[in-house]
Formats: sequence, C-alpha cells, structure tokens
Amino acid sequence: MSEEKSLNFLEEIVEEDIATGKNRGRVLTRFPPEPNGYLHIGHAKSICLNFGLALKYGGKTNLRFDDTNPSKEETEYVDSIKADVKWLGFDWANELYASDYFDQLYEFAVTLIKKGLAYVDDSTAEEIAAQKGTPTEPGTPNQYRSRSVEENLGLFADMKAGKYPDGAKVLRAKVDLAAPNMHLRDPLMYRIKHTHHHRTGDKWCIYPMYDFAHGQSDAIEEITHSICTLEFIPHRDLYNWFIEQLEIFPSKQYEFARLNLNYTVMSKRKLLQLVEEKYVEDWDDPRMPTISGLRRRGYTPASIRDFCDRIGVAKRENMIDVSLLEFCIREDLNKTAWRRMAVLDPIKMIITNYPEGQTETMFSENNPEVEGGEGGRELPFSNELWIEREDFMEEPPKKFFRLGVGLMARLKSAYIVKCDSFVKDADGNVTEIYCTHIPESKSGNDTSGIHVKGTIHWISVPHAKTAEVRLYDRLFQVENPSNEDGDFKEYLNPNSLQIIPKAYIEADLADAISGKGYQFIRKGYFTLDKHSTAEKLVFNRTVTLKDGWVKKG
RNA sequence: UGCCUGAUAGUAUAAUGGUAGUACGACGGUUUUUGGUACCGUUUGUCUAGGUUCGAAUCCUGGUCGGGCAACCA
Repeated sequence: MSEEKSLNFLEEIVEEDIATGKNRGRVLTRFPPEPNGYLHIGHAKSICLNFGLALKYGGKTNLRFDDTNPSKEETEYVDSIKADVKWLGFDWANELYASDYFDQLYEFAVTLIKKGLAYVDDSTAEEIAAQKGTPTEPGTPNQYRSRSVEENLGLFADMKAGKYPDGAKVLRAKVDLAAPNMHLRDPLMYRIKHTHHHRTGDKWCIYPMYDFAHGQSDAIEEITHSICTLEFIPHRDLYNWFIEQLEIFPSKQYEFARLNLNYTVMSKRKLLQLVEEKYVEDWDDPRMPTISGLRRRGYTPASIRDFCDRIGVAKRENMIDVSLLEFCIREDLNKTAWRRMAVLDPIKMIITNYPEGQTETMFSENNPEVEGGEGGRELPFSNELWIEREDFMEEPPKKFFRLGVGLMARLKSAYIVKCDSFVKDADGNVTEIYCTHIPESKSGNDTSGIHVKGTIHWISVPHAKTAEVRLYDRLFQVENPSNEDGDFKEYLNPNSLQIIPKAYIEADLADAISGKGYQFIRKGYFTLDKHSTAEKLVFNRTVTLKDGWVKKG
C-alpha cells in the first residue's frame, strides 16, 4: 500500500541477499517449534515473520518440528501447532520433523568423529560442567578428550545400540575448551535417553541436542534465512562451526527480540504450570496468551496478524502494551461484528403510558459501519424492558446522559423515554424504574423534536432469552509477573474471570454462529464459547468497547 | 568482574551524516440513535561525557544502564 513503508532489519538482509544474488535469489524460511506445548502470541510474531518474509519475497516456509527431546514432546502438541498456524492463515511448503533426520544426523556425527572433531565422554553432567570452567577461566580437558577415532566410533555405535544407561556417556564436539564463548567449550552433541519418541518410537536411545540438530536440519532443507530469538546469539558461532566442519549447505542464522506482553506470562513452562495446577481451564482458556486461548476469546486471525505487523521487529528487548492487541481486535471487529443488544446487569423499566400486553416490532441494522447496514433484525418492544442497572442513577451527576428521575434518554432503535420515579426494596436497592415514552419519538420516524444525548440498550422482558456471559480481565495484576519477587502465580488477578449466569439477550442470538464476533451494543465484543449449547448459551467477552466516559463524583 | 547484545516520547517502531516522523496510549474538540466508530487537534523523546564534521539519533572513544551466556532443554 504505502511504498514508503520502511523495511525492518530482516527485510533489509533479505533484500541485500537478493540484490547480491545470494542463493540465486531464493528465500526459504522455517518455523521450528518444539512440540512441547501450545503456541502463544509470541510464536505468532515468529510465524508472521517467517511466513511473511517468504511471502513478501516470493519464497516458501517449512513447518519443522524440533522434536529432539522425547521426554517433553507429544503428538497432541504437534496437532495443536498445525491447527494454530493454519488458523492464523499460513500455508507451509513442507511439514517436517527434526526426527526425520535422525539417521542423517547420526552419519554427520560419525563424520565428525572420523575427522577427530568429536569424542565420547564418560563424565557425569556435574564433572562436565566443572571442566567447562567459568566465563573468566578456561576449561580443562579430561582423559576422554584424547580417545582415538576408532575407540570413539565403537563407543558411539554402542551408545546407539543401547549398551549404556541414561547419562553414562555423551558425544561431544571437540572445539575449544578455552573459548570465551561458553557454547564452544566442547558442547554436547548426543545424550543417551531410553525414552519413547512420539514419532520414532523406540528406534533410538540416543538423541541429538538442539545445537547438533537445528543448524543441520536447516542445512538439509537448504534454509536460506534461519530466524530465531536473541537468546540464540551465543549459539551462532557453534551453528556455523558445525556447518563448516560438515561442509553442508550454509544456512545463516539471524536473531530478533522476542515479544513480551504485559500482564501475562509467555514461557511455555509457566503456561504449562497454569494449566496443570488448574489456575486456568486449559491451554485454550480465554485468558491465556495462547493462540488457541485468543481464538476462543474471540480474536480473529486478521487481528493477530495486524498486531504482529504493528509491533515491528528489532533487536532490543521490548514489552508491548496489551492495549495495542486490544486496539487491533476492536479495529477488526468494529468493521465486521453484527450489533446485538444484551443486558448484563438487569433492572426492570416499566413504561407506564404504553399499553400492557401490547407488542410492537422495531428494526435495527446489523452493522452501521457497512453501507446498508448488512441487513438487520426485528426487535420486539413492550411496556416492560430490561435495561442496564448502571444506566440509571438515583442521584445523577451533571453530564450523566442516561436515566435518573426527570432525565430523558433514547431506547436504541425505539422511543425516547423520560424517567418519572423508581422503587427500592428493603435493602435500599433500586428494583424498578418507571418511565413514560414519547410516542412521536419512534426511531426512524421521530417528529418529537426532542434531542437527547444518551441512547441506552434494552431487551423486552417477555421476549428476552438468557445466556451465561463470561467477562475476562487481565490474567495478572502486575505488568511483568516474571520479574516480581517470589512465585509468579502470587500475582494472578483473582478477578480475571467474572461469570454472569443470567444475562438477557435478543432472541436472535440463540442462532449465533460459532467463531463469529458480535458487538453487544455499548458493552463490548462477544463470541460464543466452545462449550455453548442450545440449552445453555455461553458467550465470552473478547474485549470491552473503548470507554470514553470518565465518571466523576 | 570474561564474552555476546542492545539503548529514540508512557509503549513500540522509523529516520542508513542533512527538517526527529508514525502507530498505540493519554488529553481536548467536532460528528453521532453505541459516552463506540469517524474526523481534527494537543502532549511527551535521541542514556551520558567527550571527539570527528559545515552538519551527528546515526561515525569514533570512555562511562552508565538493560538483556543473554557456564541445561545430558529448545
């Protein structure tokens, strides 16, 4: 659209590569999740980046599961990840698995052993850690480092054959025990794990480490731009070292700053904890920052893509305000959501000059943002209406444009009413308010000449249907729960879910379409929950409307 | 007290030696049968100290502050 829009640093790199003829202009990226949890909004940023870059420059993107640690990975996660990427609107060129390359990776390891660049080490994890030294002191070699090629070959074959228990031996790269970059101090390539793998079953009992799988997988697929997050910067030297020694396709790694969103947590470990310890219903709880949670909450793929586009890409740590995410979904839904009325906290209004038992049909358009309103629906009107409790005040302040004794307001798509009186119960709670309507003020046919500033929503009492409505607030009460003292769960917002068991809704909403957003006029955007049934409708509030009204005493 | 990174309004992001701009937020106004939307306006910024230059957010040097790195996790 705007040819002026500046490039982010990754686009600059790609354009530079294309301009210099690198890879003959070919662009192939990959999205490489580990199937050990559900995807979250942070992954969405990576997905939009990888797929978006390829799309923009005529390339392709592989979906590759980084499944090298069988003790944490499950097929359930694979399935959810595929569903989420698809839902976001992206198509991958190939569905691949690091585990597809286990044979090839094994051969790569043998190659390095033969070159004298890898050795089998019998040390314990603790010994190896100690021998690596510290950032300021070099590591010290042990006796295993000088094993012969033949011995290493035999030992590694035995490791693969299952002759040793977990932890007995590892295969290490022989790089540089004095390297200032700790990742180069003879990093582990393979460890023994007698664990069932979700795809390769029990075929393997040795599994490659990330550093000996990721770059090699990239090279096998001939990935041109391997994009990952900042914490992998120290791995880059090792990534390049393996590629160089193995003389395989030189994929290049580039790093960007991961997304941080305030008032939530973004690590899979913490999200898993919230699920397992039942602080939330499941991975797709509408309060979760997961893709599936956002979907159930009512976020659209377009709104998430727009969000990822707006936050930009750079290399500095960042903390994005959730208000931007909310802006994106409001912007989308405002254009697409059909308007409906729903009263969440009801109080009864009786129109004293409207005939009891009479019903009149009003009309209201579906979407005022669209030319023609996208059609509309009929609204039954009667002398008894449910209105929102907060739309009446016993002692209304100045500039209160709703109801109070003596005040007038319009009933959306119906008449202007004037409030005359109200009654309270023994506890002092207002129970009913009495109004008179202005017959000449009927919507679309108003000859009353009366102008009111406020318009309120309503539901005819005898025609009302009911639904359970769930209102969500931020999951945590502090901006960055992970940065606070103590357990992050201490900072959960106890009021993140408010259930309204019985809200009054338009009858029409009984036919609400799953996955579609509705605007409950003046209350926000809502969508059907996955547990909603014909007998018991359940709506989730996606987001409130922006509230420009500042209450003052 | 090692190595690697980074630092531009409240939050993000642009300006690639030549007018510090955009978005979100906040605030104010106009329109409105949603206190929504739309439209208009206001506000706030180059971490610091030097240097190079006609000219520095940008280049150089020192400092300060943030993040990462010593998992048989990815």
